[in-house]
Amino acid sequence: MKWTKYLIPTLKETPQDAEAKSHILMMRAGLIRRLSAGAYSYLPLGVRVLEKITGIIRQEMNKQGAVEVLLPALQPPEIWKQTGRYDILGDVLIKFIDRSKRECVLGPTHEEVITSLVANEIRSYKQLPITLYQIQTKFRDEPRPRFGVLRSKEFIMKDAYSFDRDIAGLDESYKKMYDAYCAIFSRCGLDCIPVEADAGFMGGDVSHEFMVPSDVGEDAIIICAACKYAASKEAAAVKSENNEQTAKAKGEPIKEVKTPDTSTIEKVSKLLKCPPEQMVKTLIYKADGNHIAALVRGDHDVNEAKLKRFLKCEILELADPKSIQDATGGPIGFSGPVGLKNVRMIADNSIMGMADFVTGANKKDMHLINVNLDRDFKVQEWADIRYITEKDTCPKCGGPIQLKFAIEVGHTFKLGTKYSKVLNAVYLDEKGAEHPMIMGCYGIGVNRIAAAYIEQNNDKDGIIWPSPIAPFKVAVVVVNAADKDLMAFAEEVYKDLQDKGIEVLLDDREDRAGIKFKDADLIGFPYQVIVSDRHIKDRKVELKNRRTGERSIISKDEIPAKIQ
RNA sequence: CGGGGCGUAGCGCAGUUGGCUAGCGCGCUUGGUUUGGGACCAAGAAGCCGGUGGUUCAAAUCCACCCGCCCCGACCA
Repeated sequence: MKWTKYLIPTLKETPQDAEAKSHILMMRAGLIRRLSAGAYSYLPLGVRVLEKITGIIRQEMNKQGAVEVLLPALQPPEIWKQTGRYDILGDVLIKFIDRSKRECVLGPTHEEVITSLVANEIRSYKQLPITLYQIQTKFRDEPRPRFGVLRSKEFIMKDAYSFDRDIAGLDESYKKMYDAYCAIFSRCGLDCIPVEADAGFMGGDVSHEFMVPSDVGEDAIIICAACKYAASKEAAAVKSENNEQTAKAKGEPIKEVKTPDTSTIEKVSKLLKCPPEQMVKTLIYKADGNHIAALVRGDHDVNEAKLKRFLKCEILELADPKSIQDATGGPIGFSGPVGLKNVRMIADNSIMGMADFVTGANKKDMHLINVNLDRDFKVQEWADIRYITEKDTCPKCGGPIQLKFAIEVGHTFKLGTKYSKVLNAVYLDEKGAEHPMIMGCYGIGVNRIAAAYIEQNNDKDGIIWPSPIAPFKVAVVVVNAADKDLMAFAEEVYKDLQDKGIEVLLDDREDRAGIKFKDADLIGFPYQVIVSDRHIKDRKVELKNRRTGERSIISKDEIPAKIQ
């Protein structure tokens, strides 16, 4: 490919609306352009990167025996209502009315569609197991699209779905996908950590997220340096030892104190000169419409995923001020467990060992001090409902843990029968008995791989691509394209590489050398072959390695061997 | 959805105490000189100053409403 016949609009300056490194560089290198918030056009170089990535994905999926399909993005709402996700997804699901006044939705993921398809087409145990996958555009009306293509409303996803006869089969299918994922991310050059994860709205028990550590990551993960245990912050269990405290009650009576305008832990803590870990935070939630109170230590945060799992509810949301008033008798910010009636109360394990703590009094501008368990209120349900912190220890080995931010590039789930049961995806066994299929699902954010890679691999000059996902492996840079002899030699070098199956871009622009070097560095081709009058007399070229900056003067025939 | 910021040529920006024909750099077109790390000279083209309404003799500039974009938070596979 020749530069002048392509479309590579590089930018010299940082676009004003880009902040994240990958976003800036993808814009500057001419890979993408924004159409509207969360929707991006891919320009030729961007498309080539995506194709490289999807090529690797296809190879690894096929290698594990998965079979490619292509499902519609345009879907009827009925299947979503059948599984209950029409409501669970809420505004994230993009809906509209078509010309015949029927409602349509745009697929945010495809469990419903694939399960309906399989329910119709697969009947016998002989057809199982099967794993189907597709690479397709997904639509999610994200409340806040961010960081270019890292979080967009429209994005490309590879999604796979496995169907098995039993749990053992699922375990096997799951393992295959897990292995494929590790291979894919490693081939794409990503430093990626698989972590135990929460299944979220997908449902199911076992789940892994594939995380790329980065400052712009929106997910937090914990890592244990000692035993290599890694988990998402959402999923990480808190070891019970971390909750042990030796506090003994002094026997002081419970007392109401006036605490005006202190609806937050920080304010109360400051006013009463009491550390947050000496306080109990009471949050009122609505779980499928019922009020519940969640109690955690003042310095901890409620992990809604854990709470949701404990309650086994579909929709969990913080109660609004009015219903808090109704449930507790006090305004928002002053809730407490003492005297709380008709509200189910779940307390985090860490409260068990506390004594003489501070809580809200369920009255405006009032808190209670010297509060003690059992004496002042009783807790029926104890659970691990808080987020792990860096002060906690590894849930596996008890060693110190580290919190890191990361970009989620892949997520796998063992779904079980959640979808097959409702959508009637069943098979007949050898004896003619009917069973629901056991499902797994597996997603990869294709554009996210590109962006996450750039987040990890750039320098002051631009992107540093690895050969497997670079838009072109080599750029042939002619220092003076107006010079006929130079250009003729460059064409020769270019054709030669092309004939040898090497993906090469010839920068035939009649611009000054500096501009062309800068652009080559910015886009980040792994290798630059520089054709100049310095070496043409010996019929030699200069080879530059983008990552190392290493240069060598070689003949054109030596290039293929040098760029392995 | 709450808080903050921004919107002037393709890109980056200045102009915003109301005042003449809206400017600078880059890019683009033409001609010339240059040619190894974002050259130079000359001549050009390119703007509903985000939109609507208002105040005024006069609005990019003041006021109101709306739209769009970015960041923080909430939310999120």
